Amino acid sequence: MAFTLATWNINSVRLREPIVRRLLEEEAPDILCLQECKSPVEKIPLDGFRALGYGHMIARGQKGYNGVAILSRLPLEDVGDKDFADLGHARHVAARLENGVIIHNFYVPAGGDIPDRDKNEKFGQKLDYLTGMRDWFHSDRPEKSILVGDLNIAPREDDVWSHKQLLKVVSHTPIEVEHMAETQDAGKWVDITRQDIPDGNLYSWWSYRARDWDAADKGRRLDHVWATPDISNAGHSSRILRAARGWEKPSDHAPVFATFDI
DNA sequence: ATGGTAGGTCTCCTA
Repeated sequence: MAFTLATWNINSVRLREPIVRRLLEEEAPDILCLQECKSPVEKIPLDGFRALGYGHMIARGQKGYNGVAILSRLPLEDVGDKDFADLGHARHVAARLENGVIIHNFYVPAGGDIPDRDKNEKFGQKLDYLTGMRDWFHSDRPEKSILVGDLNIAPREDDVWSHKQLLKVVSHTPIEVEHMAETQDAGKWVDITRQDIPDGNLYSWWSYRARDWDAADKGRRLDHVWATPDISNAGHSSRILRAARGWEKPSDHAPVFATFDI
C-alpha cells in the first residue's frame, strides 16, 4: 500500500475552503494535515471535503486561534492529543491508519517577535513546547510514526533566504534550532523532505508583508515531514507546492507533500 | 532602521 500525505498551514480553514478543495481536487493526497484552522471543530466545512472523497477527519479546534485537523480518504482512528507547556491550545492531534502508522499533526507556537524568553513570554512558551515534545518522545519512543506540521522553525542555512540576516529572527535562532534538534533526536525522527531533497534552498512560507513574495523569494522552510527510522526508507517523492502560495486568497504557507510505500 | 499584510474577533491579539 502507498499513500501520499500533505501538510499545510491554512490560516483559517473556513476562509480557505475553496483552495483546500482545489488542493484535494488537483493533487488528491490521501491525507491532508491542516494547521491554524482557526475554527471550532464543528464549524470546519466538512461537507465540502466529504463530497470530494475525504470522509474521515480527526481534529482539535478552538475559537479564533490555532486548531489542527487531519482529513483523509482512508479510515482514521483518533489516538489523542497533547497540550505541551500547558498552553490550553489546540496544537496537536494524532491519528492511526489501518496499517498501524500513526500520524502526528503539530502546530508549534510561533514565539512572538523578540527571541528572548525574559522579554517575551511567547518565546519561552515556544521553547517549552519543544522541550515537552522532546521529553515525550524520549520517554515514549515513537514507532511506525509520521510527524508533520508547522513547526515554526527553519533549521538549516538553506531553509531560509539569508542565514546571516535571520540569525536573530524568531524561527531561525540557534536556540530554537537546538531545541528542534533535541526534539528530533529524542524520537529518532528522520527529516523526509531533506532525505528526498538534500541540496538547495527550500521554503514553505513567504510573508504576506512582502510587496512581491514570488520575486523577493524571502522564504523559510517552517513546515516539515518527519518519520521514524522503521519507516523512513518508505518515504519518497517529497515536494513543496509553491504554486499554491499564488492561488486566490492564499495562505502564507505552501503545502508540503511526501509519499510512503508501506 | 522601519514597516509592511492578513485573519478572527470580547477593536486588539496573533502570526
